[in-house]
Amino acid sequence: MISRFETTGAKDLGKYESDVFSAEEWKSFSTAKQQEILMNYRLAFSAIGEVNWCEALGTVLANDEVVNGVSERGGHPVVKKKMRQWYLRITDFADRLLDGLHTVDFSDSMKEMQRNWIGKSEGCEMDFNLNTANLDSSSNTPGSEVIKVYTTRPDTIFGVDFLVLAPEHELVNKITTAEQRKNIDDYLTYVKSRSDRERMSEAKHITGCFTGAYAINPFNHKKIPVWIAEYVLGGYGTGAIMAVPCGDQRDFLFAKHFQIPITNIIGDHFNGLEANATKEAVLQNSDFLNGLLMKDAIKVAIEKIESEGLGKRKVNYKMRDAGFSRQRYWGEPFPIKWEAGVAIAMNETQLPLSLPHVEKYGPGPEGEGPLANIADWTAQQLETSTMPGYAGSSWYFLRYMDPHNETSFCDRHVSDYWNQVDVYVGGTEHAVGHLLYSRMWTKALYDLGLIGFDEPFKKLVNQGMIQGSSRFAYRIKGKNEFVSFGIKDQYQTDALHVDVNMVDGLELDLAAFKKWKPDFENAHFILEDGKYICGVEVEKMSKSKFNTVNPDDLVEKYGADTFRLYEMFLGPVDQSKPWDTKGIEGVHRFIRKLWRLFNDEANGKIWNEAQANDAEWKILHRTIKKIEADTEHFSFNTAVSSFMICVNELSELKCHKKEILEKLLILLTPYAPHIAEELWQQLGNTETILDANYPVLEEKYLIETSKEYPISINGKVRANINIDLSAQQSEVEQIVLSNEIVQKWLDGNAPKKIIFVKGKMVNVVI
RNA sequence: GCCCAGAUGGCGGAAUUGGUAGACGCAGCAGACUCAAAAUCUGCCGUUCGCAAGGAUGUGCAGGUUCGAUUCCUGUUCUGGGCACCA
Repeated sequence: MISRFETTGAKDLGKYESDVFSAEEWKSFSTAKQQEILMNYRLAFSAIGEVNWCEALGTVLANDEVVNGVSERGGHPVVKKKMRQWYLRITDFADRLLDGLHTVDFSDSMKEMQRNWIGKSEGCEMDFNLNTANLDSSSNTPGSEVIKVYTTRPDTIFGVDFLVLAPEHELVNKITTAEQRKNIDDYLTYVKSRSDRERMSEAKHITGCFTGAYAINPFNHKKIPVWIAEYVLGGYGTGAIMAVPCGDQRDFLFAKHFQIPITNIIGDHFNGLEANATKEAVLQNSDFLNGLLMKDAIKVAIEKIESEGLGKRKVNYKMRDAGFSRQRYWGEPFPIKWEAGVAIAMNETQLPLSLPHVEKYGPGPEGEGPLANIADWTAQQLETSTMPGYAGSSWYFLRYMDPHNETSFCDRHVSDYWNQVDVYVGGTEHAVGHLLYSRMWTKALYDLGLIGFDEPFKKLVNQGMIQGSSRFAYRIKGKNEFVSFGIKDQYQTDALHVDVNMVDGLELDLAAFKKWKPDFENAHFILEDGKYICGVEVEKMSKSKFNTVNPDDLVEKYGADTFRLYEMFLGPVDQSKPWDTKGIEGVHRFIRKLWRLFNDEANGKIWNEAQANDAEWKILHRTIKKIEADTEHFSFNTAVSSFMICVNELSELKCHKKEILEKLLILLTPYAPHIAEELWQQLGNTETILDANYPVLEEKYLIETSKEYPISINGKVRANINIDLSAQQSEVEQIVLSNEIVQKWLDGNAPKKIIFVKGKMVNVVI
């Protein structure tokens, strides 16, 4: 990039309009200016962003440490604060992240979530001039302010009744009139206390404020009011929208709430009670778009907007660049030094940059990272933020391929050999975080030629989350006082997670709670019936929710095989379920029953070398078939159940034959490796079962000649008749109609129709 | 609010492509063995009417398609995950 700037300057990049210069100009720029320009093109770049700032705690907070706008710890107010941050330019990968989805084996819902998150939309940017005559002298507007909006629906341009700016939009201060100044300032203070989540969530609670300014619709020159409202977010599009109440429900509700007159451009397709967001209506009152179907009008409108020079076609993404610095944690340090406000990357020979050893760490002054407290660190002008968790989780699978390499993160030959991760098992909670970051990371490494593939995971299996039962205590707003669940509605409270280990059923152990965190040492409690009762919610099991349980006791009591089988037996791997050990006895009994096929309590060894009969081979091969199919489909719960059926049936036949049992053990190895190996050795094998050949299915043992057909009358099963599988419809009809039960239902009448599905069922319609 | 899932007996779940709803397991009940217990074994086990034979009903809720729907379609409720500093 630098050599490009040195030779040809930047005219054709088109990414940042401000970055147009010649090669000569580039060379004349100061280092700082050059670095500033380069920052616009770096994959990892520094810019100003907003963080959760808690003045009372003197620290930046993570989103999950903020409850209802106050800090979880102590209940102090949290506001947004601007701070220099590092970002990864994931937006530059947006199209490739979308395209790559065609090449990976992920579930459709996972792909859908990623697509929606990336949120590619095609529309246009359009300029609305301000009606400057309206601005009074108190606003220092030069008179040529333009509001740039982004819209995917330029076809509705004649239905625009107002513009809405994001409260953080840079023009807000400039265009606000003197009369509206106070209202706007109050509203901005309110918005500052609101998280993005709250701003998007509470659609019922409509808020906004008129700036006093008016803009001009470039097509019909109508004067339209300019509002600000929290439902428009600064980070998306241009941070400004044109509001069309008859075609957008949020705009509609906003117009109704603030009694802004609504222009109807689709006649009967708009009923005045709710917006019509379809693109199927025919346009009216829309000048050159009259008579066009909305979806066809979009193209026409864009062409007109471009030809009139009012704006231009624009592809937009909902996804934002990924925040890559943290002030809250002790993560990997940035190899960056700040020199006179310019970020300079450390030379590779100076790396690795290691974190200093410290006794304890806390937030730095002004909410910087903990490194800001370390004189040694700041003296070197080193960056004081640290990297987030995904700095590691985005590429660890590559390092795993070559973990001892001292010179490179992973030798190219090694990654070429191992290639992509074949199957990646992870929960859907990572859908738009980790799984997008690692995909982007892989593409970046691929672009650098460091690896030979640009998608990390060939196949993704979403295992369901194990859920835990969380317990909550309710803190009265602004106090260090907690109110019991049954009476909490009489107060304004914030719900805080409490450690499930301090709760007996629902009753909180107050002494343990006070000792838990220093903040709670002097807490007061409002009890019911002398007890503090906690609230309950089922949530994903997570350390941050204090609802984890330790499996060590179970492994101790039942062994790892039982634990492993039980986890599989709980249900489909992709389904979330609360952790509950109620049924673990069942799989443990299965293991013991398996053992008894080989050993007798009184006599020891009972397995033998006798030849198996057809019935026994049939049981084995039915199991082989089922296990193969289930394993292939990751249907581990049904596989465990077929192992149980197999062992039950062999027990019933008193089958202790080695030639059957040894094959069963091989099948079982991936499911219960320890007992399989142990019994394998008992059978006299000296090599490990892991090297045994997998049994081959022999269909000949599974051939059936007849079937117990269910016979339905009008879809309800009334009888079962054993019929030869080779029987044709006419034979089947004869057999069925002569059946006593069928005759009873027919009651002398002829059936209307007989449906026969070979190998499945018979349905007699009467 | 938006995006993505899910909902079947007392409980976890099964039903692979629209074809016998409840496999397998837990819990429960009755029994066998035992001085007793544990372990093990046998039988019963959706709801409801019935002595029984048998009938009715039943897969979150309301509709629809079909000879036939847990499965497909429309709407809806509830639960869970995510919403950018947990990753």
